[in-house]
Amino acid sequence: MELILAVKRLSALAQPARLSVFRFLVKAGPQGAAAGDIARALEITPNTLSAQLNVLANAGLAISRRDGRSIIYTADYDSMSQLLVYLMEDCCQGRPEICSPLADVAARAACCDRPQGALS
Amino acid sequence: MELILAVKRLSALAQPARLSVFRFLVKAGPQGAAAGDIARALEITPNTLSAQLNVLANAGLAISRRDGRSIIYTADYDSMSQLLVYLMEDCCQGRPEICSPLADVAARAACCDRPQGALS
DNA sequence: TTATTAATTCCATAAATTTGGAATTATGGA
DNA sequence: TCCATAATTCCAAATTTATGGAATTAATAA
Repeated sequence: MELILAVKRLSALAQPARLSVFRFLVKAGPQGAAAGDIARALEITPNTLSAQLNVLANAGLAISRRDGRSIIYTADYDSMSQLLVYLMEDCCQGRPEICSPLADVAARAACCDRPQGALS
Repeated sequence: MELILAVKRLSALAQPARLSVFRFLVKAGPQGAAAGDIARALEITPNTLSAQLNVLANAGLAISRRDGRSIIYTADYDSMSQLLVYLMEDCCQGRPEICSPLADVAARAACCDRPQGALS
């Protein structure tokens, strides 16, 4: 990942309404949520939300598809993990004592591969 | 972590110069780097850098200490991992197929606990 | 004390972002 | 076709952010 792309994604997330929207999408999972439902749930006017969704989509953090009159948005998990990897890069230098907090992050992310709550 | 604090930290990282500085500090490790050295390395004027470092420090992502005439900055690994955890929260829902890319992130972060390059 | 180096704060300009009202486009039902 | 709903785009005002020149504070050496 390039610096500029990382900045674009971080900028997209660095705004209260947009971070709320992104987390809403993350929680919504692969089936996503319609723009109107997001607007109602988070109490954002439709035109403002549209602008915000556009920023997220442009940064590659959200994906849209039409379903009838609605447009459904989903979070892009791939892009998010690219960004996380970029932020973590070169943090360890092979020295566990430097960034042990990040090992905890890893343990939490590992929820997908293990029974819930089992931190190794 | 609160939404507003997460936004503050994301905003601090969402700027090319500051993201460069943060990554520079991450790579510098616990001994950190003097403001002047950062300015020279990244070719940022001292007063502008000072403002940027202030934003990072205010967001809790950098810590400063004086050493003689110099002020040494270090990355705060704890704050960074808090932020990463916040971004990952509720992404898995116990369904591995949803966020398998995040499992890869976990594997990389796990470099601290394993021989380099050994992704399980 | 005086000079030098390191870093910061002050300040003003330039640039970018956020927001919502109004108008517009797209879909589906009567 | 005509109407209602869903979402978007356009636009302009208000706010926020970034930048660097100049002055200031802090530490050390002569």
